Amino acid sequence: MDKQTITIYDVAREASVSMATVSRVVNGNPNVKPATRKKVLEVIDRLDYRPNAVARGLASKKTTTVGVIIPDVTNIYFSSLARGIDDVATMYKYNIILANSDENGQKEVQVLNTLLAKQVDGVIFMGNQITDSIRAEFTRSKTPIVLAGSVDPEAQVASVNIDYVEAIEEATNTLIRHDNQKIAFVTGSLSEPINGQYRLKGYKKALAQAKIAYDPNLVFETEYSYKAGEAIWDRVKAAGATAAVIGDDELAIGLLNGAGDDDVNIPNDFELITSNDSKLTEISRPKMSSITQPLYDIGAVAMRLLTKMMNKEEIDNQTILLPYGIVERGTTK
Amino acid sequence: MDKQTITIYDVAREASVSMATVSRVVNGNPNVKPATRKKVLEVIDRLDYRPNAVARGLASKKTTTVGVIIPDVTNIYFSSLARGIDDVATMYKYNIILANSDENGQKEVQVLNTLLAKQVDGVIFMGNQITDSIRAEFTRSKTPIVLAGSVDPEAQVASVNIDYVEAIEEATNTLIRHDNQKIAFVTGSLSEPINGQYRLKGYKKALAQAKIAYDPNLVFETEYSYKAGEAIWDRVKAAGATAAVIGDDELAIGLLNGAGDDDVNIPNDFELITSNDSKLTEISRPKMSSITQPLYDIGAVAMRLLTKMMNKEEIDNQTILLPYGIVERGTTK
DNA sequence: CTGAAAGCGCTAACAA
DNA sequence: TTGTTAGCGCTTTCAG
Repeated sequence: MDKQTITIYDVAREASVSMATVSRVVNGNPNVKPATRKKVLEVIDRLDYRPNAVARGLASKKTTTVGVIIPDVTNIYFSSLARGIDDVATMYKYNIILANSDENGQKEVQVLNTLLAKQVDGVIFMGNQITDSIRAEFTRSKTPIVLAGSVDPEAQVASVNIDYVEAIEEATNTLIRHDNQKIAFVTGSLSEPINGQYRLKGYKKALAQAKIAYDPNLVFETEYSYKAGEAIWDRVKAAGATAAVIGDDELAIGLLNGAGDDDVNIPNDFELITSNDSKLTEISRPKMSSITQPLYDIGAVAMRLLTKMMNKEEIDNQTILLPYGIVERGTTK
Repeated sequence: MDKQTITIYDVAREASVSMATVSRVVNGNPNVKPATRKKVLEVIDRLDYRPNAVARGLASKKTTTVGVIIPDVTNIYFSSLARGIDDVATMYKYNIILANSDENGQKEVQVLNTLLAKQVDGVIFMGNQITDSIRAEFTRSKTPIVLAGSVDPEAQVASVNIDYVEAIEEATNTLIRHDNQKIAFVTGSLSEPINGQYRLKGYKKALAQAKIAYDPNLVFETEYSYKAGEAIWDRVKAAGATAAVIGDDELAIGLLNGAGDDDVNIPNDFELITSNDSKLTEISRPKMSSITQPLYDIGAVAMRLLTKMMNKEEIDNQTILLPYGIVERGTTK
């Protein structure tokens, strides 16, 4: 009934060697005489033997799999990171256990624990909020963890990001240079550090430098979704803003279309600049001006960093900032 | 040095019971006296014991993880399916090992093999082409496999889909009803059964029924990408088409914008209808008319079916077709 | 260069 | 209701 698995033991018998030797050739241990290796390989091939990774994991205490916690695969920002993660994971022979968390603190803790129970060798965490409970799990666990595209204000855990303060500052500056005085800042919850601490700071810095008074009424907190963007247009308009810096591409395109459907001329009457430069920015009409950031690379570098940590290599810098830029496309003058 | 793991053995000792008993309470086996259970639970809590899933997997020959092979997480069609898969997987206490295949036959085989080596309890495969080599692996393996949003013309392996023939036929009919005579059919490679066999058949059926001659020059094969859509507009226009049925949303929006940027009035001068009803269809301006299909549910149902197979339950129908529809939004008259 | 043997942490008969 | 005892398939000393 059971799929009669053929084991290392079968191979050993057939090849008239010990299982230790078979193990050695399977693992590329050089201490095997070429002739022996050849013989074993031949039997492995003939028997179609496939090593059982679970047994291997138990014996070696390494599973060559890493856990990836993602708010939502369906969000292009995160899936772009995930792609980078998976590609370098594959490159280093790791597999990925992917788990959606919905940015839900409780689910994050739960998911992290099942990943640790599965003995993943490392974890990549994406999420805008490092809650106390998830932080507690992080510190308790000895498993290496890296944040990708997610900041930890305490800088306790390793992370790969861009400089959100500077990036938003520069984006805001662009809008100021275009003679906008009332610039809306629309993004997710300010209780998320990336918004409330980093982006907001950049926004304020730019205003201050231009001697524009900061007006809380121009700050909008909402969800990262297309619908939310469409919905919030009326309020942004009512606030008298002539431009907006937005923290998420779907949100930004929602706002763009909200304005467009309201017969506002973009960019002449209203300018927008978004944050993530995902492929959506090229899809909208007009195309979205944006902060550019290497999404794929953020994921890739995070995974690379994690491989080093799993390898117990010395890490010179736990917090990696990748370069960003600004592209002006159709939503800015 | 090693994170001194605390094992079932430690718990047994501390609670003065046998490891078998601990195992029982951990696994919710009812044959444990309440008092004993309580005592064990207390120790588990005090010692912060976490069962090792790898050891459990080796002993029980079940890993409670399933492999998911996806062409590209970054593609909204597939990530929508993946979301459905992950949600019901979580519901049934399974984890997902996610692997990108790039629709590359060789990589698919490779990835499938490493998933099987990791002893996944089942596999969900997404991909438009069941190559002979991947089919060979499918048949060789005793592990249950379900296709999600991907057809197997041989109907050998279980799958969850919509009826692509009928759906495209109906989409084409819609365009015919709007008085279009020259309707382009633009999609991915015709060597993929979903295109060359199913969708093309639906397209031809609709034409035949309307007594419109089939013209191969109106059939366009390209990549599933935004860029490809933009690029192919000139050829579609040159062919004299007044409308198009498109097999992928990104591709469709590329075509839409290609036409729009060429000052073609949509939908008055050119109509489009796409296939997947992903959230992109609401983002474009005008919004895309589309075949509707329950992407999330396709993934969810596929995973549900897989749980039944892993459970060795009797399956009445290996091939599940979910309902589809047609929504006319802004790209059709 | 190769083999013997002791686990890795847990499940699952089988007894008691 | 509980304990004993074999393994699951492989890695890894330790000898030789």
